[in-house]
Parts: sequence; C-alpha cells; structure tokens
Amino acid sequence: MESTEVTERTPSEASRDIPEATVARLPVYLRALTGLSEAGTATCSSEHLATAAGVNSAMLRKDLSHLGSYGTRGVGYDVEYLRYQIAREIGVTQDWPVVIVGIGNLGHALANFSGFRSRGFRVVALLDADPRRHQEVVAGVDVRPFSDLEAIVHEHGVAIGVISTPAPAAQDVADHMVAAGIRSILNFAPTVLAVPPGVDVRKVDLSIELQILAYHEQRKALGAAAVERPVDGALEGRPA
Amino acid sequence: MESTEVTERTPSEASRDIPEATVARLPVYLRALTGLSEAGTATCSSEHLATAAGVNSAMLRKDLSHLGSYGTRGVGYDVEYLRYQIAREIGVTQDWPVVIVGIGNLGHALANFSGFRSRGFRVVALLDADPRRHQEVVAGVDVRPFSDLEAIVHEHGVAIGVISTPAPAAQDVADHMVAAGIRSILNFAPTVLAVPPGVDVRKVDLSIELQILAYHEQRKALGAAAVERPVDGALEGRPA
DNA sequence: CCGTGTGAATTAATTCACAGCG
DNA sequence: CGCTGTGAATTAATTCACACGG
Repeated sequence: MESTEVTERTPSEASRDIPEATVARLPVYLRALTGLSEAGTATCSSEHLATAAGVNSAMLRKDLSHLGSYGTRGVGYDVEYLRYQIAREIGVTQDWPVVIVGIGNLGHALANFSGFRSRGFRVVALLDADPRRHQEVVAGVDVRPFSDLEAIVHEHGVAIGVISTPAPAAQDVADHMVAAGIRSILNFAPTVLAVPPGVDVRKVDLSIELQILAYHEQRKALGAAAVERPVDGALEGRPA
Repeated sequence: MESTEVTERTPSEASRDIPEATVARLPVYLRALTGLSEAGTATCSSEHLATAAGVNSAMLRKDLSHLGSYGTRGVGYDVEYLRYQIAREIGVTQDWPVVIVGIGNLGHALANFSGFRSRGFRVVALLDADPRRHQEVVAGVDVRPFSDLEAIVHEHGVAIGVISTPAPAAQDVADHMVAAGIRSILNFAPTVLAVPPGVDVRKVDLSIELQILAYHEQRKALGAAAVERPVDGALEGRPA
C-alpha cells in the first residue's frame, strides 16, 4: 500500500462546489444562527448575521450565494430556515459517530466536550494503547484498547477519527484509522500526518496558534518605530 | 470605551511585511526543522524540508524568501541556522508569559501541555472564577481568582491570554484581558469575541473543525454518483 | 425603498518555470 | 550541475457597487 505522499488536497474528490474558505465559515454562521434563534430572533439581515459571525456582510452574502438563494430581498433571512439549510449543507442534520484515540488530558477534555454532542457528533468510543487506562470510564464511555479500533469502526460506521495522542504515536494511529476505513481525521498531535489521497486531515495545533500570536505581538512591541527588517547585520552565526 | 466593532484585521498595525499565510506556516517549518535537527540532519533541501512540513517545495521557498536569503544555492539550508532565523522572526527566541483563564477540563489539558513550555511560552498563572477551584494546583501552578488578572498581567508582563472558559463567560474574560493590557488572545470558547482594534484574537474551535470534516465526508459518501446539487426541489419547509 | 444576490474589480495566495549562484 | 530565489502566470478569496425583486 503506497502512502508515501504527504497529504495535499484537503478537499478530496467531489469538492468542486463550495469554495474551501466558505466551507470553513459555514459552521460559524450556523452557530451564530443558533444564537439568534435562542434569542428569539425570527428574521435577520446579512448585516446582522455577519456581525454575529464576525465577518463583513458582503462576504456573508457571497458565501450564502454558493448554497442557493435562501433570503428575501428587502427583508433578510428566516433564521430557522437558513439554519436548517446550512446544517443540511454541512451534513450535521444527521449524527456522525466519532472515535477518539488517546485519552490523556486532552482526550479527557474532548470526551467531555458537550459541544460535540449538540452539534451533530456522537463519541462512540474512547481508545488508548495504555492498559492502565482501560479501567477508566470517561464521560460515560469506557476506555478500550486501541486494538479494538477496527471492530468499533465497523460496528458503528465511524467515518471520523480524532487523534489526541502524543506526537510520536500519531502517525501509527492515523495509519490504523485509515486501514480501518476512516477517511476524515482531526489531529491534535503536533505532527504532520502522511495519509493516502482521499483521506482528509485537519489539524489543531495549540503551540502553532500561540506562535502566530507571538509573531504579531512581537511586531506590536516594536512600536511605530523601526518596523523595517534589521537593516543589515543580524547575521549572527552564519554558517561557513 | 467604544468596542462595538467586531474584530477584523487579525494582523494589526505593523504587519506590512510577511504575508499572513506565510506567518501561519512558519511555526510548521520550525517544528519540522526541530525534528530534522533531532534526527541529526545538518543540511536539507527545500524538497526535504517541504516534505517534512507537508507543503510543496515551491511554496516553502517562496515563504522563506520573505524572511531573507538563508539557503545556499546548489546545496540547501543549514538546519540549525534556518531554525534560529525562523524562531527569531516568529519571536520565540524569547519566552512569552501566558495566562490561562478557565481551568475546566480543557484548561487542565492546556496547563499540562508540555509543548507550550518547550516552544517559547511559559504559563505564569491559571485563573478561574469558581472559588471551589482555588484550592487546586495544576501542573505546578496554583489556580487563582479571576480578579487577580490585572495584577498578574502587570507583574509578569503578560501579553498573551488564553481563554478556555465556557462560551457565555468568554466575552467578559476577553474584556477584562483587554482592560488589563493583553493584546493577543487565543480563544477556545465557541463564541465570536468582539475586541477593539489592535487586539489580535485567534480561535480554536473543536466543533467547527469537525463540521468541516463532516462536510467533506458527506461529499465522499455521495460517491462518484450525482455530485451536483439536488437538481431542484430540496425546498423542504420553505417559509411563506 | 431596502436588502439580497451577483458580476466585475481587487487583492491575496499559490504554482510555474527558469535565471543565476555556489 | 543542482538547488535556491524570484519574477511572471495562475488561481483563489475578498471586496465593491449596483441591478433586481419583494
């Protein structure tokens, strides 16, 4: 089985439709609509919804235009209706069974995260390679051996796997997930995963996010003064 | 104090230099270089490093070209040298003091996450509004009242704050962080934060990531057949 | 009128392809 | 030679600005 190529093409096969940048914002709109709905708002303008979602209204309208024409000119959008349409487009009108591998601190937090359940995902199994964890019950689900992965995937029709192991274990976990038939992986381990074409990987990397903030913070600290790159010099330790 | 405007301009003031997309990849390169370094590799080509970082070599070279000319034609890059240059550019040659607010499951996981310490960040305080948590010591740091925020920020010169509270508390926490002088926020709460200009917010949202995967997964499930949008119909429950 | 939906214009990001240096 | 660094070409994302319909 050839899986040397590092993953490219996050959007796989049949993605010639909604731009990737739009797809990434749809869940944000969905959440904003849920908020408006809970606040009792029946109708909203693109301006209103855009503010709630933290984007500008032109972009919101452009994004929504990829889904269809769900608004009413001169009026705005029906909150419930639009919410349903977006949920359907994303695919969270159904429930997705999810398996989490790696039940350390982060795995615990993920297992207990109520947002999964309420947003279209159901954690059907928690797996860990460490036998000492197999005693535990986390969030009402008992921790099982990693070797149960394939059986669980088949039993529940799991299509999405979450990796919250330490970095060194992540590639092996990913390989087993792919072998078991999982084609979408959310990776919290700070490592680049290689997967065959057709498998989507998204990564959430805490220290990368902090480093991006640090970059901008550093820029701010430089103040309005001398923002330019160090004029020359800075060649400390240049190799021969 | 006017802070109605939802945040735009993630890159603030003095960011007319390296493209945002490049900045977001620099930490990935940094990690890949650390890996190569630990493996004893002294020199690498753009091809080699790009593979390790999960990007293509043209993009890597273009990204690095924004920092300067740190390679040797016909040879490649000196791993240690390039690593230092990127770390310096990001600003992680120094240590950034960080405060974490909200010590629930996720806050625990973050406080214990060793990757922060080893990548240029130092957790100087853990804060929680719930007095019952003030007994605890997490990762060697004791949990203090949220009201200590301003004192801690000033004492340690904290520039970066992490929010891992439930969604309803997040905006209030952000407001206090901004008031205390924090200008970079990493938000794990599933909510859109409004902050004044000059403050950077990055968000990490677990269910959004899963929803993006679900979208693509749904597309795959449709198979090669009928990939087009439902030809018409699908107007279930269209409002009057 | 007012606000959606959308072509056109702009800006950003990525990829190509090769000149030029070590 | 081989690989970097980079202009030029391409593709994607965002913003503008306004025609159009309720």
